[in-house]
Amino acid sequence: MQLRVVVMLETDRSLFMSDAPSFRNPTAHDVARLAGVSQSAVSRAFTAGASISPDKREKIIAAADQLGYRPNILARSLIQGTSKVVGVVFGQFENPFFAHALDRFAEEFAARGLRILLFTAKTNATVDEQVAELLSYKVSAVILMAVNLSSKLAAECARSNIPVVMFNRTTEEDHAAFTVTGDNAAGATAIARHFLATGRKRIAYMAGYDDSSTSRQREAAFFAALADSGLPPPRRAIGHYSRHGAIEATRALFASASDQPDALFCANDLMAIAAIETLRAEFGIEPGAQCAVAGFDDIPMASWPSFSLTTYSQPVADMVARAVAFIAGETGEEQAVVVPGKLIVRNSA
Amino acid sequence: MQLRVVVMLETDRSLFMSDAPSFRNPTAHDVARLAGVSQSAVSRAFTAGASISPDKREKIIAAADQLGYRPNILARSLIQGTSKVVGVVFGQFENPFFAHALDRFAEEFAARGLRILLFTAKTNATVDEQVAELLSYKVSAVILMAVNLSSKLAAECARSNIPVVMFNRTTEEDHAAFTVTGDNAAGATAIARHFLATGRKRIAYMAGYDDSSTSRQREAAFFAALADSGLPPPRRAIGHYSRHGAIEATRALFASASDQPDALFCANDLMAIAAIETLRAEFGIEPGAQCAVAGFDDIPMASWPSFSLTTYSQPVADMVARAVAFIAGETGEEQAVVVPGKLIVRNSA
DNA sequence: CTGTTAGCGCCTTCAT
DNA sequence: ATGAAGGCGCTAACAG
Repeated sequence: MQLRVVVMLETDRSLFMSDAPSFRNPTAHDVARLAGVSQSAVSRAFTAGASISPDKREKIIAAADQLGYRPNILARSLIQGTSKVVGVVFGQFENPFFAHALDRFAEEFAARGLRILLFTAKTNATVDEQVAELLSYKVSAVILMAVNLSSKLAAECARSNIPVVMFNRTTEEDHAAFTVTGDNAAGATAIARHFLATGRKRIAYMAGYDDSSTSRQREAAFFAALADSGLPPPRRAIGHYSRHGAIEATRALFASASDQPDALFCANDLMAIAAIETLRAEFGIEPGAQCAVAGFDDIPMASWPSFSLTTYSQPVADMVARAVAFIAGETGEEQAVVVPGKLIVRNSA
Repeated sequence: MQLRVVVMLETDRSLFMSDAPSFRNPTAHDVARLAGVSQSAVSRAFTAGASISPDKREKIIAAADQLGYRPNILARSLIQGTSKVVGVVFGQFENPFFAHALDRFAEEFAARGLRILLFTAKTNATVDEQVAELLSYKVSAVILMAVNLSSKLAAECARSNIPVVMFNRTTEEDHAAFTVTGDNAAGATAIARHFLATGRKRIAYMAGYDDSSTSRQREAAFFAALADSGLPPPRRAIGHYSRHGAIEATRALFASASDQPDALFCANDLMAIAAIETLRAEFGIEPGAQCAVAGFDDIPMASWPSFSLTTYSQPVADMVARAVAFIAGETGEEQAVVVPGKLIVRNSA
């Protein structure tokens, strides 16, 4: 009978444990008690550059190890009013350009002891909520990748002294957001000149989104360069920066068999690659000769032999480095950084 | 003269603001004072399901809006001992399979009010430090994507009652980590049978890492299926799950012109696609006829016409859903979930 | 339903 | 260099 009771107790206990955390993590007090010092000594032992004698520190560290103690970053951040966390709002998982950029950010931040709190926003509409939530985490900076922020929330960030970085987007409004982009104007102009120099006449443009500053800037420069040479405005379609959208856009642009473009500039590489495949598979057109195709970004895939895409490069690592330098306060007064790239001519154009 | 003084004051103020956060964010106390209620009432107004009268709540919300107040999540988490944050340790940005999985996780978590704290670990060696740091953020769960955790840290997580999920990896050790994988054995067997059924004789295998459970399981099943049919063990090379590594591995496997494989199974699609391109570009081999190439994952790119890769699918969305269900405590006792996929036959094999 | 009272775990003056 | 004491902003029992 007694045995049965014991078993039941054990069962109860394990059930309880799986529901609620019955185990309390050790605190600085626990460590202090074990090491025979004050709690503030423990705090100092874990704070770089605090004044504490080496032997005392060692004793504390030993006690901490024994207990499995780690400082609670939440409590620390609460006091200091800021956390070593950067909020990143990310949208485009499909595009390797941004995946790569996120990778670079992670690395640069890690080197500075910063962590990434990741938020996703498929549309600009949801960005505001995400950023609002970020603020309540007391992040030390906000990075917006491929999305825009309303000026209202930008103002809120500014008021809380949280730097905002827009990566690969600019903004016309004068709220204080730091922007880093590639050289959209120079790139689009270079592509246009390349098309003209190789005798292209019936030129088309595939936009990303109409409300993307990046796409608009590339389009404006591209159209301007062509107009300078007396060409009519290119035919135009919207690919939504996605593969699917780009396939549809390509079909639309090449639908009329009697009047197909002989050159196509896509607002990014992802769409350009989709266009290349669509031209091959559905129109029997091999990009390069009959029709030139160019992109923007120079993602790794652009150099793959299957695509050999002519494009204008955006140096991701540099762009990220500039953004991080700004956040770390290592930069001057600039607000809109434009990182130059270069025209990469391959076989597609 | 007075004007000049004002200007100087403004300058001083802005300099000061850029150095330290002179602006104190409004707290629940501030809101309480403005709304003429107690501070706990403010807390209740922002807590779903707390007992507070609708009109009082409205008054509080209005005051909060006026002040730009948002609850400090750090303080809340400090009390509750856990944050609505999930730690994700991520390694493979190059592989769209994981990018897609991360995307799915972000979406599923967002639907449950969970956030992602992102850590990167290029090697298994660094995973432990990352997870240790995660613990001090009081995350409510840890997800390991394509990396392994030492049993020491797994034990620490268990002691803190933090569920650990290994995504696309399993572990032989019996520490309590929940694992989700595709059906590595069934997939590799299906590929082997497909090779055999189409008369392949000189079969090769490209591994990921030797210490990756995923790669080892696929290899074991693949080798076993071939051995069942009396074939000798395949030639073998290691591609490190990267494009670069896969190109090198392909070169090694096909170096001897007199004895090239007539079938190649790669431990993932990313490597298989690299192999296809290398065969075309460097060996003049068009995958499908002369040499079959198969992968594993069924990433979107596998279906692109340029590759048309035969592969075994891993249903990312399902896998992620299972992992999230476990974290949310909606699942039973299972520890090692295997999500079945299916053989996708395209042109490459 | 509401206000009061204690803390959550830690950092940071302030004395010593 | 060290300990004591007072919060950081909020939630969670308590009474009423």
